[in-house]
Amino acid sequence: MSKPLVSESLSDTVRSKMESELVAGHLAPGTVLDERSLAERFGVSRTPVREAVLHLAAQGLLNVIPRVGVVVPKLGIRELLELLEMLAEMEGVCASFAAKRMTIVQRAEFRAALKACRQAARNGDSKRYAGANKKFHEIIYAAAHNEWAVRQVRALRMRCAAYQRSRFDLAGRLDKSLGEHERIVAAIEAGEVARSRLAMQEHISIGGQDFADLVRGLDPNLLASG
Amino acid sequence: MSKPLVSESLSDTVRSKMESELVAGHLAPGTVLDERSLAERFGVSRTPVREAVLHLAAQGLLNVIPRVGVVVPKLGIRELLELLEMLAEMEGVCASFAAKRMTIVQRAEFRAALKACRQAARNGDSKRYAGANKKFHEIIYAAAHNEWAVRQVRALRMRCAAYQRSRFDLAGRLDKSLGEHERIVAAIEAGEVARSRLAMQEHISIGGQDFADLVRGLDPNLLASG
DNA sequence: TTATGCCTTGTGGTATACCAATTCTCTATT
DNA sequence: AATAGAGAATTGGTATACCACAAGGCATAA
Repeated sequence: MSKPLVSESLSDTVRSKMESELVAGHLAPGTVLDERSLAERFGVSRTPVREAVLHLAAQGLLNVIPRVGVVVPKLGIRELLELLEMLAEMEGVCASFAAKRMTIVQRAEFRAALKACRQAARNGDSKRYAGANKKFHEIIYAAAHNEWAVRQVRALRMRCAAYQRSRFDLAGRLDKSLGEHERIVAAIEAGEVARSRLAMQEHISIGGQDFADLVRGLDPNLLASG
Repeated sequence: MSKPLVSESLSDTVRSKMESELVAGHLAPGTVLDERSLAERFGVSRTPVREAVLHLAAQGLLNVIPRVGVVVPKLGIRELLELLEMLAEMEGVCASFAAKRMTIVQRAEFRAALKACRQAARNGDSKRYAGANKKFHEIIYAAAHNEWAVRQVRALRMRCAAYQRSRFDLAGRLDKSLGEHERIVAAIEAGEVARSRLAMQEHISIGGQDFADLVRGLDPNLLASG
């Protein structure tokens, strides 16, 4: 949990920088890099870069192809659907765990986060809502009290970050999201495991028209051609 | 799926060898290794060994500690519980996916696998049952049609392999497991998503007396002291 | 004009050498 | 005998050099 007092290794530094660029949207899917350029860019040798790349590749965030380079993998629509389906399930699992194990103090934080969501939604402030939303979900992760579940859901979020930025910019999304948050809070506070899971699952999952909107809003170049 | 025609890299070779040793039970939790010895043992230089170790560390199967060595991490009881809980959830997710998407031919294979389980259980052949059991679950993974879910559940199984070998050696386990399999097949073939998930979850999860038995049967040295 | 084969170029894969930091041990002192 | 301290030994971290191999440009022949 706590950051090591000794300076983290260069590999870790490079890895987190690349992670940031990945989720921020620079290094878009389809980009091909090479280790030497990366090494030069980060001011280190190839070794730490390679280790960072290998680590990210192990998580599926990068794809290293011999004699070609390291590429940011593109997802086909089918793969994207699978990923989002998985994410919804995992978030549902976390919510169900939270329903079983949320502490008193976490419950207070939870209510506060919900209140922040309400205010942001009332003002139509999508940027502020995004922040409150993140806080909301972070509390659920903490309340899940299961390190592996949380780690996995974070990895999944990173994995599909490039494909679902700015979900809150569409009209009506804020109020819809808020309503779902209210349902989630009710279920978790009642300790109803199954209902918590379902509410979260529906909150995260993208079905029907929503998915069509998502795909339409995507840069076609982000999708795999094959 | 298909093996690459070009010979796989030394890193991959070393990695799969170490994975095998990990799940087979050599390299027990608590063991500390060092990269140089491993390199010598596998007849390669430190680099491929290091890359293999890093990859495994990214999956949580190893823990590399600066100036100490790479250690096979021990799990505390709490962590072990979290891991098994997570595994049960993930298997449940896969089962629910399978209930939605199992194909006709997979359904036939599924029934055949169940039949094999029945025969092995009737003969009390725990070794044979273990094989049939593996086949049974593999079919569900395939029927889930979700690459990420399957990959994750495999990783979890590897992660806790050292702590739950020979679950079928206890008296009555075979029949109990078979009964659960029957329920799972019924649920999946009926396409009942929620029931499939629940049946699988209960099949995998270890509760109450079962967990006590598991812990009692463990080598205390496998558990983290701290 | 088109197709084919060679060759240059650049990639990741591997080996090795060196470094800094921690651990362990042995000794000297109390 | 116990303890503290210094130094030796060993660890992972990093840099660098070299290698095999495939992609792609380019010349040449049909």
